[in-house]
Amino acid sequence: MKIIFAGTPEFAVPALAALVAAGHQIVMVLTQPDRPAGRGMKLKPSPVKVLAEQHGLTVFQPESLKNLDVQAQIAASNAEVMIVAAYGLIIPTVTLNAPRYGCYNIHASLLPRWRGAAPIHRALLAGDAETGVTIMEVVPALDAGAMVSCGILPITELDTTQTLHDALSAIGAKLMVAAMATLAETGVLVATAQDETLVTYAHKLEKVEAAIDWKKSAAEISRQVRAFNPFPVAQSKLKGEVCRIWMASAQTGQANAGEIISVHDGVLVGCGSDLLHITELQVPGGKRLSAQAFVQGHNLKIGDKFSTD
RNA sequence: CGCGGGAUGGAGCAGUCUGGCAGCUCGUCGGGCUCAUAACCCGAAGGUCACAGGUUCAAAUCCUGUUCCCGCAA
Repeated sequence: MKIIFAGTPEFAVPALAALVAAGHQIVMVLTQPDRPAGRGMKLKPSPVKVLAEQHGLTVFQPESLKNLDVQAQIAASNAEVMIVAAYGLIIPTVTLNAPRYGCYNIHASLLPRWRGAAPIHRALLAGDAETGVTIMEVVPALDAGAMVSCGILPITELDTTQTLHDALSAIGAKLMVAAMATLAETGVLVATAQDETLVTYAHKLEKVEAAIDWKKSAAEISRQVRAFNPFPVAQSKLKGEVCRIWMASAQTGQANAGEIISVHDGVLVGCGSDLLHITELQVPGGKRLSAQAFVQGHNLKIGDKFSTD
């Protein structure tokens, strides 16, 4: 199949790699322009661009697809189908309709639940028992297209956005390759419409949501910590310093909200209900540390407190 | 040149401001104690203080340059 692949972040990388490995002809890779990023604000290529260049694929990085010249260039690639995975730019209807077989998207949730920008984070935060990946048709309305296939992934107490992201990304790649195989063979992909009554939206994470409110339950805080790992990372104040909390679980017990009651095996902190067992944390300038190493170096004692500020 | 913190036995840190014996909490190894333990006691090994140059009687500490790590911001 002659494919246009549109994707930007790490999530899209396995899909592109799998499509290349499956022998498809990737006639164009659309990805967002290099952005200033990281320390020093140096221009940085997207992960998809890096992979595309390794395979010698044609990379196209328009700021927007509204421009008619841009649309013409994409149409000129003469692709049979377009695949979108976390591209991040609005694709105009004319471009969606250009390829003969249309346009398909990999979305990291079990649609119609969690349409939108941060489906993995929101599923984890909400305490969903499972999440997944949906392959669907791309339509002008946000993540509203009919569904071709999906893969389910249970969410465990140890999962973080990182672990779910990696697993979902791999599942998505597999499903998309399978879908393309079916399309190449039969010329059609059967799709079922989404049930509009079950729709929920996963709005983008705000940095302010990273602050821990110790009056919440330990289970909630644990989900927050894991949902915000690896980005933007849940945080609280400890001895006047910002402290990022990378990994934590809920444990039964009771103590004053924010107060440390044990530093023996991990750090136990009181919450609105039950206790938060912190196993990995970090202060500015330092690396992520196991709770044990952190306690030794920072002289953390029973009675020290995290503050919500 | 976006702003800032850091590099010190295997781990995490103090010491740097004000130059003067290489320290702390752990871990490791050996011994002891205990029905037992994440316990306790005694002892030991383990360092080119990131790298290079400079100042000095003397540098982990002051000066200059380099490399690497991290937080903010995007």
